[in-house]
Amino acid sequence: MLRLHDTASGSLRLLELRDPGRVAMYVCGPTVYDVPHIGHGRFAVAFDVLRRYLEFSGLDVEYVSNVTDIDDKIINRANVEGRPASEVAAEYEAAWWEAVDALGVARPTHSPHATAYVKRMVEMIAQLVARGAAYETSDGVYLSVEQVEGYGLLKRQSLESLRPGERVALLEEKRSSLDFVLWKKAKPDEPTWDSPWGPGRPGWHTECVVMSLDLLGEGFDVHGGGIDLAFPHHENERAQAVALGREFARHWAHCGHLKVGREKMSKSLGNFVTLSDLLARTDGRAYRLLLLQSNYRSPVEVTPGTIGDAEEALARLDSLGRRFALEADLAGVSLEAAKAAGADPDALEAFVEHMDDDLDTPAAIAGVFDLVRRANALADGGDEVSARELGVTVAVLCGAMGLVLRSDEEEVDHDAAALVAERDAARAAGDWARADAIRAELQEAGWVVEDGSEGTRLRRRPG
RNA sequence: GGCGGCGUGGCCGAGUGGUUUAGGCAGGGGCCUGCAAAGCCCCGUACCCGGGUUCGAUUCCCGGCGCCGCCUCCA
Repeated sequence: MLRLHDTASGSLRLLELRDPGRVAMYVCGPTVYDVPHIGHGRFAVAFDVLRRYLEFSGLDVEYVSNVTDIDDKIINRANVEGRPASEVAAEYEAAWWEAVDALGVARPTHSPHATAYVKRMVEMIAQLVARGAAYETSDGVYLSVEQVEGYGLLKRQSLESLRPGERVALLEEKRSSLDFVLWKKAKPDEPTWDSPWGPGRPGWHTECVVMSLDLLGEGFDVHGGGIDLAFPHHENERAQAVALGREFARHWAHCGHLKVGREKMSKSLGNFVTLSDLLARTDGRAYRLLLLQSNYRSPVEVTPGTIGDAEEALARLDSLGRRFALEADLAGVSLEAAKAAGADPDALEAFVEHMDDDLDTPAAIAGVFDLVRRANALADGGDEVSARELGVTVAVLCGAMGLVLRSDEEEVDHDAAALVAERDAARAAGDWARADAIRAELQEAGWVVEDGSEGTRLRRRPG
């Protein structure tokens, strides 16, 4: 069984499920106020890998990931652009799904929207007020963190050592500087919902508590997100659940950030790259492979260089996929099905061992490349049957991490196809000068030219 | 100021108290090929600095130096 790092305990913990055979996981999704950047892609891929591995293991996974479609940033953008916040949210939500689809991220089982849950959020806030855990101020309703036992668990730091106001101005009316807003009273030009405290809208930390408990129930298995969400966002979610006396997530998983150059990537630093930028110039699978080559909790350096390396590595995997014509379906099989399909038992066992160790995808990928080498060597030696078994294993293991290999030849345009035909004719006639000239022309056009037994074959040069 | 993390061969990035070793990319040599490409074989002997523990440390401890992140709505 999987041992997964748990932020609350700061250690690896066996993932013990609430319901045997079923995993209930919740991952904080995007606030849709702008196009997604590559950092969003990382968390989406990281938890997609977790999900796929659990499914590969034969577990039934219910994966909930929300869309925050009401928020200050959305409202600001809407006001600046002179259109409704709902329209802004809809536009960027569409961009979100387009991007994660391109990354090969499986859609969540449910993707609840904050705006659809406002009524329930109001009910929950009212309960918190009734229990004396929340109080009203002139601008909203706040949760009193001093009422919450163990507040700061996910931060793993004493509250006294925090520096409130270090980055954000404090509000005088708050009882504690750490108290956070549950309900924001309406300001001009904002979308509003009714509440016992007047028109307004919910605070960010409230939606995930309500939606996760509603869709997954108390004591769901895993709650995940980017490491920056551990505190305060997840801490504050937890605080609300604790204040309500409800059991919340059993396990907290957080993925690391990206480095672009030496620094953290963030919009405020202006060094972010959008996913659409990335996907326009490279295969989303190359990005996934780059991420898989380091642990999900480690920082990953994303530069043209590291992306280029990953593209080359992916090309190696794709070459294998084509060599053995490995069906794309192999990417979706479970461990049991893989055994039945003749995948290499030792390799499967090693894979499970690595992945069970806090999703050690770097080791798993290393194992995959070892299989690639062995498969090619066997095939070179003429043992096609054994070779293909290892090839199948590669496809299965890559698939368990969400990486689907190319098995088909690439689409070749008419011009290139004509050149291929001409080159084959030239080669048949022994006209090497002509054959080489055509090859140069094809390479110029971005093709990698390979001469096989069936003649000239083309594939796109990565990058 | 507090808390946490990191510093590995040309680059990225795992890992480990000592034996044969991550892996990818790049590079060199060879096989294959008309020549290539792809593939295969071989090749680098790395672990910030200074102490300490130890028979032995890149790995453990202490102290530096450097870098990074978090400390109220950034994945």
